[in-house]
Amino acid sequence: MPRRKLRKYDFKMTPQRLAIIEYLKNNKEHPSALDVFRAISKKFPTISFATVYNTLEMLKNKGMVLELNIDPERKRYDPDVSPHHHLKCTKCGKVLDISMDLPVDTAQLEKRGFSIDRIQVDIYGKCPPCKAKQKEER
Amino acid sequence: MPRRKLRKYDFKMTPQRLAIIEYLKNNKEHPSALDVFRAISKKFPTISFATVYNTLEMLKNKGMVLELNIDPERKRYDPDVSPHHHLKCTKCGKVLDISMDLPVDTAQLEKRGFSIDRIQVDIYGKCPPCKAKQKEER
DNA sequence: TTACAATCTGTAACAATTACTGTCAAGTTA
DNA sequence: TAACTTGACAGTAATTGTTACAGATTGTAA
Repeated sequence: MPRRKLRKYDFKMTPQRLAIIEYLKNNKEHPSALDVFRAISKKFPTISFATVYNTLEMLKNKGMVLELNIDPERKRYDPDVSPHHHLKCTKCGKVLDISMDLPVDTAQLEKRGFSIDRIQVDIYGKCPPCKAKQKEER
Repeated sequence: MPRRKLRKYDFKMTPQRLAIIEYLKNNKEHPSALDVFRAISKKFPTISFATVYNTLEMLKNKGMVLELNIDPERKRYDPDVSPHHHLKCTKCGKVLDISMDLPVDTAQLEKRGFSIDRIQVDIYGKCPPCKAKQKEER
């Protein structure tokens, strides 16, 4: 039983961290560190890039965000840690969520001596708007 | 270089390019540009990093190698362009091939307006040797 | 208050990659 | 053949995303 009050988080909350968490919450854009920095800068003009990186690292270690490697140019962050996949549009560069069943036989891999932490399915192609635009161009 | 060689490939063959292609052929290590540079430097001590990057870019565009994003620290290159997946060991850092059926319903995505170029399945975990080593440590 | 630890900002350092420049060799044309 | 053109080369500078570090600041507890 907690002596005083329930700790809402298991880390020290600060205005900067709160702002980053709020920004990420329900964010479907898969923002990069730069995106986060720019957004938070509006409210906290003095925030440092280091704080953004430190906070993202911390949230990743706490399992509160996922670090995506789908974009080779920069890391992207996803507040949705439930299993789903991603598509990066090779035209507009956007990263979209793809919810689709993908039965991966992890048991088979475990049997072969691997241990599995995480599976990331990255699809490269064109999003519907870009595909449509491409069609009318021809 | 003899003209025959020029016909064999649809690009100009040079000793440097040949060496890189030979190095990659049947290479299962998923080497980075630095790995390629170091290996080729033994035979061609004056080779430039730019040549390595240019050649890898060219081979990628010709569909002769795949550029992998599984390792966020550096790009890696795979001469095996047939469909297969990869596992990056979080302990030793090696990237291993995983051949496993993973039925992705691309038709469903196409129906939803996407166009699919490539699907990359990246697994993060431990390779059998590292998993075994970890066990005996405890 | 004082002490301490954690977080902050600002900036330097770093590493991977890309861009640029001048040189050279091979191929092409007159 | 000679003059021109092309493309690959080495060498290096520039760029970019990320990490590391130093000192200032904040919050908490004794």
